[in-house]
Amino acid sequence: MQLKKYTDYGLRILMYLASFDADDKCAEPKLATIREICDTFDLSANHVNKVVHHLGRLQLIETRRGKNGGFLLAKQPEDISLAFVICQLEGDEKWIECENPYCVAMPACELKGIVARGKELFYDYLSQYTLKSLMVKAPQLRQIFSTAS
Amino acid sequence: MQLKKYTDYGLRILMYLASFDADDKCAEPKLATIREICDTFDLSANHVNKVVHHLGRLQLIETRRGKNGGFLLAKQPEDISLAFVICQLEGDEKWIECENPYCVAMPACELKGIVARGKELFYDYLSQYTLKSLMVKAPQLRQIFSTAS
DNA sequence: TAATAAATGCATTATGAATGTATGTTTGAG
DNA sequence: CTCAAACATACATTCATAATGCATTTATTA
Repeated sequence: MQLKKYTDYGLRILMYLASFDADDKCAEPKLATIREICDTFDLSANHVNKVVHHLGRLQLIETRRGKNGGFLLAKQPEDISLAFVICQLEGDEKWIECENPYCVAMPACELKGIVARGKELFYDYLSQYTLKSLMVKAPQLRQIFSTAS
Repeated sequence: MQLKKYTDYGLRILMYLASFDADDKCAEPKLATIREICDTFDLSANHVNKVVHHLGRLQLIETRRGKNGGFLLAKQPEDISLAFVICQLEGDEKWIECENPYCVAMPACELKGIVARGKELFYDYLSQYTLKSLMVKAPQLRQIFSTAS
């Protein structure tokens, strides 16, 4: 029971983007590239590729192809809910499986409801937080990201 | 992100035991066997084997070897916390991995704390419930278990 | 038009859960 | 005392799927 790296990578990408989002509100914010993310976090280009694409489809980032392309946040950090990001990237399957294969206890089983409610509480809690909540130490993150590679 | 079948099986085994626990409080309660569980739920004997053993080590059930052996609840259903069972069977690893491989953002990352707290809330919620909470429809369960196989 | 960057599809690897097989150990019945 | 029934234990194997890798396509812009 653990979040997928896929989801984790998505969150890191968003944090990375948010970290230099704050730099200068006037100027067109800098674009990040997949290569840059991979260098910074030491990740597989391919996996990041897919996550970036997914974040794009979710309209959380804007992606730009071609020379000088890359991607940037499509929303303000405070408008990007952690619950949404995690739920979407992780997929929101049930945490316990009663059918497929079918469990005979199904018709009289209280467990599925309890676990489902627990899952809801987890996401309800996450929905209190946004990408901005992850940027409390933005300067330190900026520093880390700029020196890492 | 899903509970393991291993955990699921553990809960089913406990429900099965609890279902005929209530039958007759005076008589020595009936012992269940691994074969019986497998027949009822249509599960692999080996996996069940391991879960039963694990439940025994956790002192949630008492196991008896040899002829006429089997296992039975070692505690009252109301004293068996779902949070405990699930946490123990599932293993209580972190839901997000920051080290191994190490993430550069670690020192300044707020995410790990948020996810960890969310996990806590999930288990806090589960700790409101016990095996007895799963036996609301005990008669129906008894009927299902007695006819299934 | 060439270089750069994301988009896409498919193949491969790695990991861990889920099974399978075999054997040991304990216990009770006859 | 012996046999059969039941859990205990160890190891091997299969399976699912996440995680990668590779190759090509498409879009953009200098």
